[in-house]
Amino acid sequence: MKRSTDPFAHPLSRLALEVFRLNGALIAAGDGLVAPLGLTSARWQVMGAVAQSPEPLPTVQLARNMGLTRQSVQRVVDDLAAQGLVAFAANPHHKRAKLVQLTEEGKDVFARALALWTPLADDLLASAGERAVAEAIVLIERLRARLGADGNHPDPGSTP
Amino acid sequence: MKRSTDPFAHPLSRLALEVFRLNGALIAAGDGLVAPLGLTSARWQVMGAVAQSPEPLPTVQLARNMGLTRQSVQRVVDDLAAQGLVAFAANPHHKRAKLVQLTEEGKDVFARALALWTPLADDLLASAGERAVAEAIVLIERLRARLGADGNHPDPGSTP
DNA sequence: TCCATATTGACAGCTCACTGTCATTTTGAC
DNA sequence: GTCAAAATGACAGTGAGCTGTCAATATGGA
Repeated sequence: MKRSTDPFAHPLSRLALEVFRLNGALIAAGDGLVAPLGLTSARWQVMGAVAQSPEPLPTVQLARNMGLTRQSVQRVVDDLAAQGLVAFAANPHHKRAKLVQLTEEGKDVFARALALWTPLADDLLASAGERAVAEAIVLIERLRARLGADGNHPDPGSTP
Repeated sequence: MKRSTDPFAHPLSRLALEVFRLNGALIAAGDGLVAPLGLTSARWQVMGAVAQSPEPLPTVQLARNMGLTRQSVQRVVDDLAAQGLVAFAANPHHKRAKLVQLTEEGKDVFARALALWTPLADDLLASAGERAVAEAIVLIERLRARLGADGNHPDPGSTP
């Protein structure tokens, strides 16, 4: 077994590969979990961002909170609106940037998704250990800060 | 600020969000790193899987090693072949399952990608600390094992 | 030997990220 | 008050993952 150059010996390479895999596994598990509710991981996450805010937010604000681009979030929000899980409210401060909020059905579906997720999250937490999870969160935050500076690039100069 | 139900208080929820973000940041950083070589993160990763093996492997085997589906890997392999970075060799044991291997140009490009990655990986490793990285790798492996059982589902019964 | 099963590649179609571009609206400098 | 700049939504296109399906090839038991 010759391995004169093994680029995957570097701890950061191995960590990156594991992060890719865990990312995929989390999305797959989430999809399976909320599929019976007519949701996907991405839609569930956006609903979470909406639910978490004490007041309705425009899409751009949701995207910033999630570390994604406004276009990605907008598409998912539109899907959720088509499903009747979120609705748009007029924004007194901005005519175009409507505010996104959960409908009654949306609140109900989100609550049911949470009820599905909590036992699994508890199980994973117990399996991994609270302290290890807390340390991993700190580590990941540090790596991401070092990697991406801020994490996402809000529209740089458009229409120059 | 009312937050009667804050589903993101759960450590596993926060960890999952951080993993999603780090995944995105790693892919973005990788894309930026190898773009000058005409590569993307995904193509680079597939090249890594090919390079890592001491002997040429069929696409299905690469996919298994990477924890992805054969279809995803096949598409990227075809792209790499069109770029002239990998080539197919006849498989003595299977007429259709050709073996993927790096071309001379592929080896050269991969070596240059490694040269770009190593300093960044070293910097990240120093920033985060070797021990923390090693512990995070163990944690992630454990979570993924608990989540996905094996990690990927090779074609379940087709043609029933 | 022969046929059912598993494996593999190929193709189509989906979701979810991304970038880039444009029109509209808001904001702020003058 | 006016006009440039920034912010926002809308739309088009791309990359990368997924599932599902079909045909071709290996494999193994009867």
